[in-house]
Amino acid sequence: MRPWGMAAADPLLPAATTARQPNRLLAAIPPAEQNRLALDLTLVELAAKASLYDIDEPISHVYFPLDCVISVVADLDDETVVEVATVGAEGFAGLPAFLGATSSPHRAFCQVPGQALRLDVDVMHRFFAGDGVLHQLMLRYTQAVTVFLAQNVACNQLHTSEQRCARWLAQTHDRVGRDTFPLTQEFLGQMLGVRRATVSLSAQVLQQAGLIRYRRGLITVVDESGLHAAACSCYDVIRREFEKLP
Amino acid sequence: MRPWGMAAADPLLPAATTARQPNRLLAAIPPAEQNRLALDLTLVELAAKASLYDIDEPISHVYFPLDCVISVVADLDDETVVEVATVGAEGFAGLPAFLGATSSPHRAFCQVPGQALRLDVDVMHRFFAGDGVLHQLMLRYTQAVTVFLAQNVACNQLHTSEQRCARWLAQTHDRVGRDTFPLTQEFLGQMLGVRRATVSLSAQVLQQAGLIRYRRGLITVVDESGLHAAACSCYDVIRREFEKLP
DNA sequence: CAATCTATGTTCGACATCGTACATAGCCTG
DNA sequence: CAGGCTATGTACGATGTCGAACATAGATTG
Repeated sequence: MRPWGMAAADPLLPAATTARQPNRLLAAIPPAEQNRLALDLTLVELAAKASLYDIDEPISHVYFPLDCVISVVADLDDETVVEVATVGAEGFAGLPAFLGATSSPHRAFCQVPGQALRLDVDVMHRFFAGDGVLHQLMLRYTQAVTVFLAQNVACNQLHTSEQRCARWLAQTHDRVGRDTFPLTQEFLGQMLGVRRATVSLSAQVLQQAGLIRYRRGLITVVDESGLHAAACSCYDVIRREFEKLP
Repeated sequence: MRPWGMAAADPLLPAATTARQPNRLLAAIPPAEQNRLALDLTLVELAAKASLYDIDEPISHVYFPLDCVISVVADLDDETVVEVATVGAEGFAGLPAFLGATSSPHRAFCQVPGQALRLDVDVMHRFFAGDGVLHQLMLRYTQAVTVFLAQNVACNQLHTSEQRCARWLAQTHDRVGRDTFPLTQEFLGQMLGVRRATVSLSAQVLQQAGLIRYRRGLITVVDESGLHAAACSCYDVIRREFEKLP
């Protein structure tokens, strides 16, 4: 229903009570497992641009976003950037560490500031020795991420910057759960791997179609379903995959 | 050293002895675990274009390639195709099933014909209940695949068709372990998500530079390191990631 | 050997995006 | 409220790729 939307607060997870929404992975595990894990989770406040892990640097923690959004990006040789994935309350950041790697050629940072629950990587691996429900959920989530990645591969090759722009806005809109959120065209250009001028043109088309409104770093989604229609089918493919998650 | 290259034959895995090389995941697990698994593995011959699983159809088996190469592709609305990943003897096909999904919005088929060891998905999950070494290896491999996917996302957005063409040829060259292999420009165009005419131009540049030779569906890599130089840095990023695997 | 596929070469205008540059205008701060 | 910073609008030619079409030539088959 609401793959990246808000969910009801879960009183069973003490550390999560101060955020506007729980992490959906953590909310889905049995109370006993929640309690066992709660002591090892640290509630952290992530500021915009805060780094979670850097290219080829050790990954020390995984993060379960509560109300923040994380971007995973590739820095190419010529210092251009492309976003390869995003993470919200539906999942966790630190896939490489979960999957047994110690580092990755990509980096993750906070895109939309907010709270997250942090878990030490070594603690996580000890925790999984018992092989509980969370482990299964994280595997299942990993699958959704691979679909997300694969769809991005196809999308970047075949769809116009305007379609991809609309999709990015629609997905972020789903994630933040508000119609208005801060976003500069410069930043969006970096995420999409296109020039700011290209974003400017796409954004104007979307605005003139009455789908969005914006002014100086603040964007508002006016017509959600219109935005979905303006986006490529990748929006639906990805959404469906995430809706399959428990 | 040889992330996608040949490896010495492994006599411990009976079912694999008829192929020119073993599957590297299976070769890396302890003999006891190998023996326990061997009974459930079926040696299959995969013809070119053979389907391993279809879009949104149940995935019944995972495949451990011996000397074949598998393509995972996305079919977009307008019946265009893009390859999102490839799988060789270094890994396995059927990631969605391994990660707990029953189907996926992408499909997998045999690109280079050859042998593979097939494992029933239910049997696999029962086998993993004991949580052995193979499970860990497959997780670790999953990580490499996510890096592969992520790099493809960036690459498709930022690099020229000529660079991507060179990278695809270099990677396939590594995989098949021979300098000459069958490949039409039409097929390569589909994998890269570009027109055949575009491949034709790229291929000519590479040929005139003395890096490759080809004639009617048969391509030969002449200058391997030259081809690496003509490819984008994505080649190295991905190679390094796969070299980290056990 | 002739007929027929099928893979490759090549061309045309069209179009999206690039790289670069400069202009405008909203917002913050002194 | 004046100055400056930063986000956005817009313009230019250059370039890569597209879509479509037609030509050529290697391979296969009767």
